Amino acid sequence: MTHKRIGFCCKWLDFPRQMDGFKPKDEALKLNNRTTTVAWLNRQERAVAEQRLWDIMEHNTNATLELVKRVGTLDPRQRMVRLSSDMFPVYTEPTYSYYYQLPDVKEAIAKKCAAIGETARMLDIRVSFHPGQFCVLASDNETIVANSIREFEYHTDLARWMGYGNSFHDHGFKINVHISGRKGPDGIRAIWNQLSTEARNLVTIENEENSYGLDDTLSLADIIPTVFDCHHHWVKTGEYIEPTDDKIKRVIDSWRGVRPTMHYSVSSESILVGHDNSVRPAMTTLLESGHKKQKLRAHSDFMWNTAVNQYVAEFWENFDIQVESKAKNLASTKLFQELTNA
DNA sequence: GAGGGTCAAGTCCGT
DNA sequence: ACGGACTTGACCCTC
Repeated sequence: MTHKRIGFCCKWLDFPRQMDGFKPKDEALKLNNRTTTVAWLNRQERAVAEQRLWDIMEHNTNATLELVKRVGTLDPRQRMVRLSSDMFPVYTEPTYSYYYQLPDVKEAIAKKCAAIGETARMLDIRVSFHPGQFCVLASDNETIVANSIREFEYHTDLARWMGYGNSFHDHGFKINVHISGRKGPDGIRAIWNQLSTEARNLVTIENEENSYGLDDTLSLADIIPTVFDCHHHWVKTGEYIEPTDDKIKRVIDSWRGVRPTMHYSVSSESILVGHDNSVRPAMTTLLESGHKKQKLRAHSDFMWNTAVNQYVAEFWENFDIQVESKAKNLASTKLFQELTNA
């Protein structure tokens, strides 16, 4: 995992209209996950619920494998993808977690996940996970912490089945979370020993827009690498931090020789209607003209601002760039073409 | 097919 | 207090 990459997150789109959801006949459904809800499962007979979980498990593992194969057809510098967290719905939900412990089910998913990991390594694809907003390891509520550890270990189970986690961020793999909880960095340290070895090998922490910024994530650099999110940093501080800044050097160091990943998103084009796309959005100016910080957080469809693209390009030498945008691979491919003049 | 209601879970900001 | 944003909107049901 040494050369530079630009990747995307969680879903494969064939057309921009699919940003608003897929239609029943869309081919891309074969590359994307299905899901279900606890409420729906609860309304069914147990056999029906179990059958649905089995069907979704088969669909999602197949879809993830197909997604990885598809990413493998891209330029080597585009072979990076974040995998969706909802591979196995309700895995950590107390009523249904038993299902995934059934021997037949466990054996099937272990085999399916192994194939996904082997294929990703064979095709030289950098993969990762990003647990959602409910994974709050540093919460001040011990029940939430316990649930969050379970949620994190679910992602670790997936990674382990896929063949990752035996050493520090092997193959560049990461399971990235926010600090989120009110206990902050100390809360992360407090639960460190409750995480499995593989979890400790794979966790990364991302700077946030509101509570915990780069200084906070870097305070954990002795145990956890920082995923630098330039949009979060901009929303929090208004700064386009320089790639040569000492903090960025410390981010790189926190990865201990593994090539770092950064996140790239930009304010939604629907919020900044009419904004000059060759000029970087300026926080002070935007706030003075009545924009709200919270609205500026929202992600764009595409990486529409060439000036910010050029700014991010300066990081590419040292960072793989994970694009977070509504248009998914369509946006990351367009950015890739822009930065490589392809 | 379109449209509206529903969905396991945390935290913050703005009103 | 509550909706919306983040995260990753999708699915069920009715018409």
